This record gives sequence, C-alpha cells and structure tokens, in this order.
Amino acid sequence: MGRGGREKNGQPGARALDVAAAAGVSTATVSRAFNAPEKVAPEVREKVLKAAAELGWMPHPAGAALASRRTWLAGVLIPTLDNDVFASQVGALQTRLSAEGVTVLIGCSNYDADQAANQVRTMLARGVEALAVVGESHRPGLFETIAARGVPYVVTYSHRPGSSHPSVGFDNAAAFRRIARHLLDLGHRDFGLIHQPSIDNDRVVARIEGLRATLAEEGVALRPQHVREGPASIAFGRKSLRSIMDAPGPRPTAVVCGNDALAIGALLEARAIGIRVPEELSITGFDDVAMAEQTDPPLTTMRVDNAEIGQRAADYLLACLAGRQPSPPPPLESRLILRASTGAARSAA
Amino acid sequence: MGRGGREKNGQPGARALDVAAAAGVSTATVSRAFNAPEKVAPEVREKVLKAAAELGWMPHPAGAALASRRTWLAGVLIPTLDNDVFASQVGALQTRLSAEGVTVLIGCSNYDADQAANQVRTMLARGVEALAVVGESHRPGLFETIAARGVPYVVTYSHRPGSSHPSVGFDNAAAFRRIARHLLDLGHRDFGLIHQPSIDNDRVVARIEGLRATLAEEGVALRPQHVREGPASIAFGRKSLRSIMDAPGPRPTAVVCGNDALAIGALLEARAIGIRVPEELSITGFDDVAMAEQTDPPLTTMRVDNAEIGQRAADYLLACLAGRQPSPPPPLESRLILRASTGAARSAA
DNA sequence: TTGTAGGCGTTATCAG
DNA sequence: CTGATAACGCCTACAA
Repeated sequence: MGRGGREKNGQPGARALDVAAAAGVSTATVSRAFNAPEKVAPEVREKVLKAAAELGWMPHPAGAALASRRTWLAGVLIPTLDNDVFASQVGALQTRLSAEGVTVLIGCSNYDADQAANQVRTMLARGVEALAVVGESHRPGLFETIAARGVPYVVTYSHRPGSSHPSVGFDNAAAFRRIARHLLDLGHRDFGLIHQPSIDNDRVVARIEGLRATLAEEGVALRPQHVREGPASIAFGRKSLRSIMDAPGPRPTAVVCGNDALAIGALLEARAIGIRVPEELSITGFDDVAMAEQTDPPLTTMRVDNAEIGQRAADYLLACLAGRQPSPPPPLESRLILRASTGAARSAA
Repeated sequence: MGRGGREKNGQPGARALDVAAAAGVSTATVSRAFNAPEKVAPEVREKVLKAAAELGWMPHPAGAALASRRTWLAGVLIPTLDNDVFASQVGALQTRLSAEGVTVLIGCSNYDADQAANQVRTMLARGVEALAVVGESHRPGLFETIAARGVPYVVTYSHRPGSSHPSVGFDNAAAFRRIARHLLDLGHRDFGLIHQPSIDNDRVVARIEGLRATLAEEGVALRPQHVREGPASIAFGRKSLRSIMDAPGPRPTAVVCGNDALAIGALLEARAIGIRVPEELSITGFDDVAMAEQTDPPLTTMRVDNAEIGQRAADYLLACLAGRQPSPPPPLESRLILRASTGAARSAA
C-alpha cells in the first residue's frame, strides 16, 4: 500500500503504450528501442528515447520478466556480511554481475544451516537465475533443489578436491597443511590450535584436518588440552591462549589460529603474560587482514584473494547464463605470508 | 538463456493453474491459500499446499508483482560493504525487513556520487518500494527523483539538525564537538587531524566542522600543516602521524582521527618513533572497532550502534509501506569511550 | 468460502 | 524496419 499505480501528476504511471503514443510508434518498437537498439532505425530510436525520458518511463521489470522469462537476478549466499572476507567476495561478484545487467540478491545465513536453506528458498522464489554459495556443507538436498530448478550455481571460498560441485576457491586443507609444514620445519613438535566454530563449516573442518594430517606425518598429535573452539574474536583468542598455556603438562611451542582475529588475540595475550613471540611461542593466523602486518611482532598468516574469488564466481555464472557449459575454474592458491610471529622452536624443552 | 519455461521433467514449469487442477480448486483459491490463508477453509488450504509442494510450485514473483502492484522489494545504498559500520547497518536492516517479507537490494556507491545515482536509478527501475540511503550529500535531484516516484526513503548514519530528509543516525558534528571538548578539557591547545576523503561525504565534513567550531570557541585553530586527508587505512594513519610530527613549528599534543583505522595507525607510528601516548600525545579514533580496546594504550574513541540504525531505518520504512506517516525517529546518541590514549596535555610546551 | 473473468506491462512471433 | 496480437503467471474485484 502507499504507492499505487498511475496516480499523481502522471509521471510514475507511464507505460510502454504511453511512450509509444508520444513517439508515434507501437509498443513493440518501444521495446526494441530499449532491448535491441540495432533493430530500430536510429531516428526512430531517438524519438522513442526522448519520449521515454520526458515521461520518465522505464520498462517495468515485472512485465519484462513475465514476457521474456528472464529476471536478470542472481543470488549469493554468505555466512555473514560482518566479515571482510565475504564482503570482498560479494563486492567483486556484484561489480562484475551488475556490469552485465544482473542484479545480485545477498542472503546471509548467520552460519546457520536452516537459515541458509531458507535464504536459498527465498532467492529461488524471487527468480534468481544463478547462485553463488559459500561452502558446501549445507542441508542435504539444498544443491539438488537448486539444480532441479535448472539454476546454475557455484560453491565459493572452498575448493575441495573431489567435490561434485563446481567451485571457485582454494583448498582449505592444503592451506593448513602448508602452515603445519612451515612450523614443523622450524622444529616445532608441540602444537596448540584455536579455531572458530566448526559446525556446518566445511572450511574450518578442512583446515583442522589438514593440520592434523600433516602433523601426524611426523608422528605429532594435537593434545586435547591445547585445542580451543569458539567465536572468531580477539577476545576469544586471548582467553584461549591463556588457558592453553595454563594447561597441565608441556606447553606448546606453536599455536595455530583459525583466523587473524584469534591470532591477534593470542599475540596480545602472550605479550600480556610475558611469553615472548616468536622466541618462546610461534603464532599463525589466517586471512592476512590489514592489522596482521602491524602487530608486534607482525603476524605470519595465509593470504587469499577474495575479490578474485568473487570475480571468478561471477564469470563462471555469467558463462552458464550465456548458455555455455564452462569448465569449473581451477582452485586459487592461498599464500603463506611469512612474518615475525613464527620462528624456530626452542631447542629441547 | 539456459533456463526456459516448463521443460524438463515438469517440475519448474508448474503454474498456479496446474496446482489448482491438482488440488481440485480454482486458481483464485490457490492464490488465497498462499496470500490470505485465513480466507480459505483449512482443509482446502491443506490440499492446495500439498499439491503445490508436490509440483514444486511457488508463486512467480513477476506475475504476482504485475497483478498486485507490489514488489516487496526495498533498496539500501551504502558507500561500501568493506566496512563493518555499513555491513552492520545493512545486516540489521535486512534482518528486520525480510522478517516482513521484504527483500533488500544492496547498492554500493564506492564513495562515488555518480555511481550512487546510478545505483538508485537501477533500484528504482527494479521496482523497490522503499529506500535507505547513507548520507545526504548526493547528486542534486536524487531525493527528488525518489520522492517523485512516491517511494519513501530515509537517510541513514548521519542526522543533521535542520535537514529536510527523514533520517536515522547521529549528529556527526556533535560527535566531534564532544571529542574536541574532551581534549580541550584535558588542557590541549595544539591539535592535529587525520581524516578520510571528504568529497561527497557529508559525515566527514560535519565531523571536521564540529571539531573546528568547538576549538574555535576556545580560540584554537587547526594548523594546515597538522591536517592530513587520505584513505581510511592504518597505513595512511601511520604516514600522516609521522609527517605531522615532522612538520615545522610546535607539535600538536593531540591528534584527532576520522576513524579507528587511522587512529590505530597513528598509535603504532607514535610508538615506533618514540612518542609516548598519552603522556606526550593524545590520540582519538571513531567507531570503536574490536581492535580499539586492544591497542596499547587502548584507544579513546566514539561508539555508534550501527545495528540500531539499520533496525530503526527498517522500522521507519516498514511503517511508510504500511501507509502510516511515521514521524522520523529522533537521532541516536554516539558515546565517547574513554580509554588510555588520551590524557592531560603536557603543561607548557 | 469459492469460482469467474479481466487485467497488470512487457516481449515475442509473425506478418507486412 | 515496423505493427498487431497473443502470451507470460498471477491477483482481485465481483458474483455466486
């Protein structure tokens, strides 16, 4: 309510028919002037455009969608906007898609699988013609529902070798194997781990597995008392580091963190309780946020080009929409950014 | 292309008519079962819902929009998603609106007035029924265009007393007057200022004016050599602090920053070049990001409840959509968060 | 409470 | 290159 149709001074109620009348042509020509300019004589097009401008007319998307069976809508499902990682991805995706006339619907799951399913349902109901979804651990049937509608989709952020879904992202397990290898090479044998909630989060699960697997290759295992799972915040990083260092038994010489916020918290707490980094303790993060190179010592972390992910996802979906059957792009590389928060393990213990 | 209509195994092509047939009712009843359940006998509704589920049918939004003249679409225009401040606002707005069945279109201007105008045009063309716009310094005619379409709107984030637009936000000038007063009370008389680009950004302009005005009340002015304008990054904060302290003439004893990133950069640089905070130099930020209480010393800054802004904006727009003529909500308060990065000015110089 | 019928604004087809 | 006309899928008076 509150709006209405062709009321008021007349402006917002113009239809193609009105423009056609004003320009002295048919509605078909009006439509062509906007959607297939090359099929209309230049001077006629001019007239139509002028008439449309004067009447303030633009094609009504509902009418257009109905007749053309195209909505020019795409959707992207992310865990949350409150995170640079996803914000960058969405930004790049949106930029690319809107350049092609596709409007992007953004849905946030708040890291909840049910909300994710609902968001996808809503977007489908809205008529999205393509979908980008972060991660692949979703309610069973989610991807089937999407595919059943004939909507092309792509999984973003993570790229699991062997996954049956087209994906644009990096191998989370490999990224953490890389971190583990780095620390093992420095001589570390006692590890701690502080990570974000792993439920419904395949990225986190993959990372942990990558870490464990690589440590196992050297006969090293994570002691349960050195593992903490909780909110991806600086505060939780602090709290966790303290409790890990207070745990009975030998202290870890390296603590791996699920992201930079946790690592920054750990770094701050280490300083606060007088543990020297990296001499006594190595700490690693993930994401390479702006703050990571400003900490003292600067943080060793992994960098992922999130804008690139968004861009490639958009390109892939655009290709699908164009009727091509693009081969899913290869995984991106995550890069280990070596800084001063990691160093050789203290010899012996 | 790539989709098509009622092809395939039949699923995605179901229409209201098919559901009606399957349920043994008319399309009118199918429509009512979805949009006005109370007007349909419970058992009939059941039948319809079951038939719809079996056919995988949902009302096609284009058809619905066309017939009902309602799109259930709202838009929000923000400078960028790469910023917690706006991400929080949008998140809250979206949560609130989608609870009422309204889908939110998000447009980013990238701090560019032309892009902003384009985004608004696009959203209007898409049929948004309400609009939230960050800030009020936009291309002339932008708000008129919106109003001419009969679309209710609200300006968010900033609330300028005397503005002709309904707005949900806080008084940016007042917020910086508060900061200025705080520092003046501590005895400071020599100020520096590091701020983000002010072009097309009324929030920043208002803050600077608030600062200047309050300083002027005490006969204090900002020296040009102590003012820096540039990207809102930690790096620019560092660079700026150094060059301000290197400038000829008396050094400022307090540096006001346009946001926390700049302030954190300034803090880090001060430490790096051996200037003690707050003994020799006071530094203030804006936003109260998570990192602000973790710096050494913790940062004095201003806090704004961005989620609250998003929520109130949504409520206001919802009220407009419901046909009520809500009075624009009162401004929110920004809160000075006193921490250890500000202290008494060194006596004398 | 339910069915009938007309129209929402545009695009696509097919002549001309 | 342009015009007439039939969809597109749904909602909503209005009538029953």
